[in-house]
Amino acid sequence: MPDQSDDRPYHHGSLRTALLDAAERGLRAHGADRLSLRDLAREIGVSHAAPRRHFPDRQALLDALAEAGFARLDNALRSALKTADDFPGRVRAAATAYTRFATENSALLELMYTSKHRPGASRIVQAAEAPFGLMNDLIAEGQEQGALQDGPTQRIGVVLFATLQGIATLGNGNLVPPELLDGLVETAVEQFLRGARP
Amino acid sequence: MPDQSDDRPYHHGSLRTALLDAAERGLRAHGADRLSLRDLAREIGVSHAAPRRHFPDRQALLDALAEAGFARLDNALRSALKTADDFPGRVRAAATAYTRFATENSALLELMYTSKHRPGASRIVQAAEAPFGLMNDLIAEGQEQGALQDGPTQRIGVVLFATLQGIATLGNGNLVPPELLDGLVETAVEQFLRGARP
DNA sequence: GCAACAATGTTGTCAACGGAAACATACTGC
DNA sequence: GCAGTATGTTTCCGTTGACAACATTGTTGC
Repeated sequence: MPDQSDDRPYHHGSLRTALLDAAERGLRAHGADRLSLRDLAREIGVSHAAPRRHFPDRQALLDALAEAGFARLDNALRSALKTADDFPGRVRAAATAYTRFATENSALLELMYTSKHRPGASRIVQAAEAPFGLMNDLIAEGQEQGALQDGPTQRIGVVLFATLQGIATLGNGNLVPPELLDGLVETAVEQFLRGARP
Repeated sequence: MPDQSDDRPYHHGSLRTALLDAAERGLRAHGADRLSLRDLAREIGVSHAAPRRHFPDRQALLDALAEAGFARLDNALRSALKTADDFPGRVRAAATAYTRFATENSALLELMYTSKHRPGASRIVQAAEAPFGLMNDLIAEGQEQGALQDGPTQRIGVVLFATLQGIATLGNGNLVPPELLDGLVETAVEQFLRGARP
């Protein structure tokens, strides 16, 4: 009994995009655990097996979400970096942009950081390199200007990156009230600039 | 057809403990996602509905794991703090102990930080206060000794805590090779002690 | 134009899971 | 030695991810 009585075409046309969109909404609303392929299919109005043509299994969909997440993060950081010229200002801008992204997309962020060590996640690792490189360049910039001590750029940058990530984690876990996050980022940047100067 | 042909007693006797043990092994081996109550029951040798007497649902088991995790983390930090007397040494010891715990129990740690904002997780929040208080006390100690600037103890301490947590996250996500983690922690502690001194 | 062929969507099926109810067995206090 | 409770078993249900077989549409070579 085919209940496809409406005039919906047999082919959706952009199922993949529709799936990703719906998945991101679901991710935001209920978390990755309760993201169900069948739910998404229902919401979009296709059969329960249709998503399989675009994502061979559930994890593939989650991986695609993570990959897109890194691209969006990269964008957010890039546009934040444009808002300031001096080095401390640029660090501050990047730091607040990162934690804002991380708290506004907490479930997505978790996905981005945990889908990676699975085999075959090379696309994700590659996508992650863009925002990471951005932070690295920022540190190198500080070193050239003499605002930061010389030494392994990556090691210094990763510490800053880790601090921001940690602050976001604590915020997302409600271990730190959200209204304190901005101040925390401020403190972290200050301490970083003091602790890593020549 | 009851296949309970062996002499296994009707009552297991310590199912709850056995479940938690098996669950922790499963967590370590396959992650929280693929932790199945029925699998655990099978492994232990009880019926699939037996765990329900001890954990009303799956999440309750995960919560119990998280709670136990905080207690173990507290222990690890406590014994690490005993290994050094001077303030910088104690910070270093606590920092390496934390990241070691976090990388050796990555799936558990994730559980500890994400099971918390669920309603009715007051037991977990309470369990989390022990290790958090420990870190806070450490910072206060540094302030009393004049090694750290005065000001809101918590804010200063949280930044350090966040940094360690972030380093662990990056390590667990394979975004930083494991062999670099120790050096990263070292750098982070150094920068912290420099950046937060009076 | 049209005949393969590829791409995309549908239907039907399966095993596994979490959850729940009804029942069985063991323990405990009295 | 018995009543009440704690713990475990059986049986069932609805949902899910995965898979295979089939249907429809789009595309491409000729």
